[in-house]
Amino acid sequence: MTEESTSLFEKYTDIRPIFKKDRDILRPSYIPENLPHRRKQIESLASILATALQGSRPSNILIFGKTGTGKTAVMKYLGKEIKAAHTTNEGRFSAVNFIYINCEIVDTQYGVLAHVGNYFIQDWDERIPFTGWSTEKVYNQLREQIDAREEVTLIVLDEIDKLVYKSGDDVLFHLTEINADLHQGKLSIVGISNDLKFTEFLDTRVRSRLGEERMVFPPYNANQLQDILRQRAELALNDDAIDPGVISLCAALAAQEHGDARRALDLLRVSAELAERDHATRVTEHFVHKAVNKLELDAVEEVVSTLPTHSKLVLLSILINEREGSLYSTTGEVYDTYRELCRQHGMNHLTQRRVTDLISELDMLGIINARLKSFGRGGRTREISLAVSLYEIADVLRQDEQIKDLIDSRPHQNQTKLL
DNA sequence: TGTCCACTGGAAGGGAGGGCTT
DNA sequence: AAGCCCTCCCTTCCAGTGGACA
Repeated sequence: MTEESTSLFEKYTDIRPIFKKDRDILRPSYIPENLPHRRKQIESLASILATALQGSRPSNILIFGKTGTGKTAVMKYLGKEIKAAHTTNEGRFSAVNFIYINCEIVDTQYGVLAHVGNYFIQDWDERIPFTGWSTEKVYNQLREQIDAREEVTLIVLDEIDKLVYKSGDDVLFHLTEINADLHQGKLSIVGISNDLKFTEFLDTRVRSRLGEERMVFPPYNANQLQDILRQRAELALNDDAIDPGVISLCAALAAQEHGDARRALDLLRVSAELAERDHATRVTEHFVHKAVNKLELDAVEEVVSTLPTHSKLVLLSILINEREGSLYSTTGEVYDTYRELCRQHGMNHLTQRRVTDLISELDMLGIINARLKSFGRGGRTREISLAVSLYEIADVLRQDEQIKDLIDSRPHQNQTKLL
């Protein structure tokens, strides 16, 4: 061995890694053995759900709370515990079927019913197809499956408001009524939402049945967030790998945003990843500040890059109008630019009605600000401006080959280096 | 006070695409 | 193969609207 090769390896082996093995522990989706500052919520939910282990139907529950207040984590934790209680005490407790559905992903009547039905069907050939059956047939299949065993089935509908806004409350009506048709099986529903108002859109019968029990998860304060971060950091990071101020900074930043534990964990994880990438030996506050920017950028990039082509063109239109000096554009102006872009690109353009919807979607995604404003005789329209830096959006749009050509070849008078 | 503008946003429905059933 | 269902994306139609202006 030469002196050179020894020092070459030393350079790498001497670095004390920041992460222990499993970095997923710092992800919000990881469910730890115990959830700090949620004991009260866990106890009261457990007292309601424990009924299921005795074979009776627990009340339906609605859980409210802002993002990152632990609603999902607590329900998943309880699901794990309730299954464990049955397995370790077989004979004493009845089995409970625990089905978790994220309604942001599964957001149609059919989808929810098929998902629940398929929980019970092991044989791939007999599964309910993701399309093709009538909703009634799926419902009947599901009812048979639930009634085939003398067990309680718990369905957790996370982000239930998304389901209601998108597909109405028919599926909730059927699911909350199903017990009347069951002979031995029983069904309870737990709805999770960060939107207190969604129940206003429910049929009164559904509202009262669904909200037999209600619970609100309060936001975490900065101290509580620190406890959460400390617990995870101990599991995921090596001792001495973080500066003392890092955890309190992550917690303080997340506490500013309504006490969002998800945000706090993301900040800590990304800070550690950035430090690791920099071959630093410790995570310092410097990396936390970098993480704030990175998280913002990543969020924009993820949203913009996955937009469909026409939405990207609408966004590009807004961007072009803004680049050309207007502080904001109206729907009509955006539509004109958009049509021009479609023409240049040899594409068919959508109707203004459709573009109105695309603009609303971009607004909801937080990429643009669209404020309804009346100009008196000038009419009533949206005042539209970018919510994110023009440069950032242009960079992401450039990654799309089709759009890139449009940006680069656009024969506009003021074509500048801005894009 | 009524008019009028430039839309907004709800409703209905078409059609393509996925898949099942007979 | 024909008939059906469901979802998604879109168009067409149209009543409704906030507020400047005559």
